[in-house]
Amino acid sequence: MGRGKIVIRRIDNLTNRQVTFSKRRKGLIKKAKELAILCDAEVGLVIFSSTGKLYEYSSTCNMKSLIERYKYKEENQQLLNPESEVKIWQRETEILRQQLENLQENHRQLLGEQLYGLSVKDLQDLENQLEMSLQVVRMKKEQILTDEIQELKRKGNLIHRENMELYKVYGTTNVVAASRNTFVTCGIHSEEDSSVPVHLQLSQPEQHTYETSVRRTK
Amino acid sequence: MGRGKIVIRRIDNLTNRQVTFSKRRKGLIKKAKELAILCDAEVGLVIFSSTGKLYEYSSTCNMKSLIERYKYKEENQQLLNPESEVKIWQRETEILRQQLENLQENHRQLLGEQLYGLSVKDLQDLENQLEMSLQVVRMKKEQILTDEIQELKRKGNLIHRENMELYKVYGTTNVVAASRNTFVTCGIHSEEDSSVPVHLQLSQPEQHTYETSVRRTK
DNA sequence: AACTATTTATAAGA
DNA sequence: TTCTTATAAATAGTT
Repeated sequence: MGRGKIVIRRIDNLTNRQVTFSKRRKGLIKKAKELAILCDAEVGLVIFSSTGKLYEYSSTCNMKSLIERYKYKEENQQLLNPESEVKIWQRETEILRQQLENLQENHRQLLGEQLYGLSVKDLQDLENQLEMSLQVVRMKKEQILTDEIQELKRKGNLIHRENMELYKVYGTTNVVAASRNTFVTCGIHSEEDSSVPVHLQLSQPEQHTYETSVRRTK
Repeated sequence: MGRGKIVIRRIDNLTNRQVTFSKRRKGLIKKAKELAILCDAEVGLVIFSSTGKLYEYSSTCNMKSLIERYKYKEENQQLLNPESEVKIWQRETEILRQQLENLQENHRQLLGEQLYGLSVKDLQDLENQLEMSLQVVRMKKEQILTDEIQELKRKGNLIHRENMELYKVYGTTNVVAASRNTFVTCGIHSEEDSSVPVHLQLSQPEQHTYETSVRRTK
């Protein structure tokens, strides 16, 4: 229906294609409207241009209800529609929520909360667990502290030797005097003895409430 | 385009309407196809007849993806379509998963596991927490035990009195002899003395309300 | 469902 | 994009 007959295949010329798209789109929507009115039908039409622009027509007020109706009709065959997907995710959420709840209860008991309803046996187990944890934590802490002390001593020893070298070379008393006021030099006296500093460092200041709330939130 | 011009309004005659529906439906779908091919567009067409029968055409393999695309485009305006709902649940799941992960890490540390990467300060906090928990748990355990002892004593006392009554009434030595070998009878000696257990009973584990950062939505 | 007179849509050109 | 117009296509009414 035009100056010449055309074959139905993609129009190569971009401008031509866009013009034709505009014309035929208009025509198609007009015909869809006519069908809906003439024949008392419900028609939904969605058109995406090659550039991604959306055009639509729906005989009913909103396209949504039409799509719902369409999906309801199709529902019988396939099961991967969004409604099922929602159910799947809801179930997933439910499971995670349950896990979280269980863990929270457990966690609270480790914090010494919510202990009602526990038997003596349960409490004994909990006590043992806490004692074990405490032991591990203390060992870990001591390990870190002794490591740090070792490192400080090593460095102190190194600096002391440097000082001695400088003293030998320059023969001045200034170097020795200056080094006397540094902590590292003092550490040399108990170079191989690590028992005393360790016990002193263990006595940490005041206690802090252990943070249980969720820290990282994206 | 026909023997006569028509006005676009509902066709009253049923047969006529149905025939026209059939013809124009075919024509509409043909035009939709042509538009899609000629102009490289994506077209989706849904038609419900007045009797509820569904006819459809989609230029892509399946209508679903087209509807997805449509809804995605529309998403900006409204948020209550199933796809958005899926996203909401996915986000919910993500949050719960994150919470669970954090709590698990925290929990493991309370169990004395996964302590690498913690500072001395962290470890000290953990130690203090564990000590506090331990104290509460031990107190709770002792309380239960003392409560049980109290209860046993009470019952023992009761039984002893019954025994005495029986002894008075029947005057036999059998009853007394039997009661001497029971634990409960021994409790009678501290019948009115409850000062020792009292001090233990005073130390009640305090009730903590554990606040989770995320509450149920909906 | 087929026919066909007529209307309508639109391809090409401006 | 829009208008024009020749012509193809669609289809209303008929058979």
